[in-house]
Amino acid sequence: MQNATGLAETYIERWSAAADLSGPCPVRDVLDKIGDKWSMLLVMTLACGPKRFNELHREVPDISQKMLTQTLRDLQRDGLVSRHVFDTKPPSVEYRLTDLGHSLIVPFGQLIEWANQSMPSIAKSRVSFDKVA
Amino acid sequence: MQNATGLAETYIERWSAAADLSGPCPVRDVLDKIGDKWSMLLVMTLACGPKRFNELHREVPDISQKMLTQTLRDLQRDGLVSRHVFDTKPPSVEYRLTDLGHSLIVPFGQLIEWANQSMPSIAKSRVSFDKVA
DNA sequence: GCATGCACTTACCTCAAGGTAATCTTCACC
DNA sequence: GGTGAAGATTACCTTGAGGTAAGTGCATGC
Repeated sequence: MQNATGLAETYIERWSAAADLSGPCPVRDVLDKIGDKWSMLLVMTLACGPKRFNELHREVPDISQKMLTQTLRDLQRDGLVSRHVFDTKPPSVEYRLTDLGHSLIVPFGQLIEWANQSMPSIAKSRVSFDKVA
Repeated sequence: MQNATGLAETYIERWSAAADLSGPCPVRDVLDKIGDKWSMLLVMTLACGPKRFNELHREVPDISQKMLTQTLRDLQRDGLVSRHVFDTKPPSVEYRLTDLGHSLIVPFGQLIEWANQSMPSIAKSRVSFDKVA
């Protein structure tokens, strides 16, 4: 395995190639997704198994119905989540991660890991930075 | 190494533990950072080596001066980037990734990799989704 | 016959991220 | 003395993500 600098160069190369200095960039595109307020929370919640609409709403209490509907539709549009309607009475709807959705969990997990590990350093850095300013 | 579902459960466990159902969550915190429009672009640009202010501006042409200053200050506050003023005439300022900043490159790189690999599937999914709707 | 749960949709409003453009200071060059 | 580059800061404005609240259609339970 390469060291961090080597990796960085590889990635920045691909980034540049992808960005191509203008035009739509797949990375920016994905960042927009994962950067929004709810997508990743829902993906992580669905990672444990399929869930119904109101089940999701109960497990993520601070999301509004509107945002739940909207985020699920976006995730479905991107093929990360699939929607299954069961013709029961009343009809119930189940959401589950697709294979593509599952495949996001590993790289995204790395980032969570990084976040958890780095939080103390970041917090410390902020305190000392704010003290000076 | 565990499979994706196993990993998912591990991560969602930690996510929940960290989020604690309310209060500031380190993951949300980090997502806010990497989710913004410029932070990660700058980190990846700096990954290749230290850069001066206007050098960065030239390499990332579509960022405004205001956002460049602001994003750099935020990155500095979080300890991902360090700022070095050289007392030349005119004084020049160099920005470079800290060790913490470098450590972000690996997990973030995984995500870029995922994005690049998944882009075709996502694009296809969007087309067929939009066709129906 | 009324309330309640499910799975949404719609209209309206707010707030903050980010863009634009002007301004500042110091130095060097011509 | 005027121009231009470096490294910003400031005021103003626009846009859109997301919140709030209400309504919808259907079915079961009391």
